[in-house]
Amino acid sequence: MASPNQLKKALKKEGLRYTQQRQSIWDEMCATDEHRDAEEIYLSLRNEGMSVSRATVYRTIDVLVKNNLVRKLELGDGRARYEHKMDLEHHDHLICVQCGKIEEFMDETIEEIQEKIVNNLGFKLIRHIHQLFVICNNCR
Amino acid sequence: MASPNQLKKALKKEGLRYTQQRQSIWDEMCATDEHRDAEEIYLSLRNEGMSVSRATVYRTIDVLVKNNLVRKLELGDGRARYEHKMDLEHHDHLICVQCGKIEEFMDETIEEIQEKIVNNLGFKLIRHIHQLFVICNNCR
DNA sequence: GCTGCTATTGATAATGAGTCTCAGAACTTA
DNA sequence: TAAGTTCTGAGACTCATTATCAATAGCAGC
Ligand SMILES: [Mn+2]
Ligand SMILES: [Mn+2]
Ligand SMILES: [Zn+2]
Ligand SMILES: [Zn+2]
Repeated sequence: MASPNQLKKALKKEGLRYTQQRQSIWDEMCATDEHRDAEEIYLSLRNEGMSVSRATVYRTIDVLVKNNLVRKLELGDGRARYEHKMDLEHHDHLICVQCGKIEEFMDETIEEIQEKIVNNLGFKLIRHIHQLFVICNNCR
Repeated sequence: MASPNQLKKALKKEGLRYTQQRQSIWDEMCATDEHRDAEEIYLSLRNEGMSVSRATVYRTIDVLVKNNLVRKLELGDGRARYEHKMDLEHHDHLICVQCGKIEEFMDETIEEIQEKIVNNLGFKLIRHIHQLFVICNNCR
């Protein structure tokens, strides 16, 4: 069971109850560093014998995303992927267009330039998506 | 009628026929620099009295995207947006999370760093998505 | 310009990720 | 324990996009 504290805190902030389903979904999301979709998370939970529904998975993920415990990724294949944010460092993604493998990257200079671009326009940066679609070394 | 040449070339390359529908869809896409979805393009054509169906709009857009005449944008709202690539310069996008306004940006340094990151991993960069979600000056 | 072959079109059905509904279950507080 | 409230799960629903397939249009050869 991974960090009920963060979950409880988020639920309290939202005025929501702490439940077995919500804990198990949060646990499952923290169980790996993969980038899984809602269906994969749902099926993992069912395989472990948890009593949970698709609707509750989606609803709980929304809460987790809203409270910054989980990040939602849209990779353009029609299904949203999710990753936990336990290890707080920001990163962006490389995606192999052949095999689908996902790698992570982070570049301070890019992050700074982004801020500059936005500030120069008088805007405020809320979040960003930066995805590099590649052919990985295995697939070349 | 905007540049039947590029369209005809792409159709020939794909072994496809040149049709009124395909020309009018390409014309409509070149008519503005906005970032419109398939439904908006479809409705514009119908308003102009063109005989065209949603299915053909989607099918033709696919051909245009595949042949680099049009770029597909996924902004996370469930509808894909499209922009023509007549003016060949690459750019990325800023999107206001409040009013939806879309601005464009381009930074050589970021483009170079992207290439470096990918090359260092031994990968090959195919394309990238870089979107800055902001609150624009009108919405602050 | 006709003929015949084949690609294209459009109406409509199907798909599928995600959302909504609502009755029953599970908490909470008194 | 009882009343009031939130949660859950099954399944209906949404809506952008894709698939189907009979009718139509483009095209090559005559
Ligand atoms: Mn990641
Ligand atoms: Mn643009
Ligand atoms: Zn690969
Ligand atoms: Zn705005």
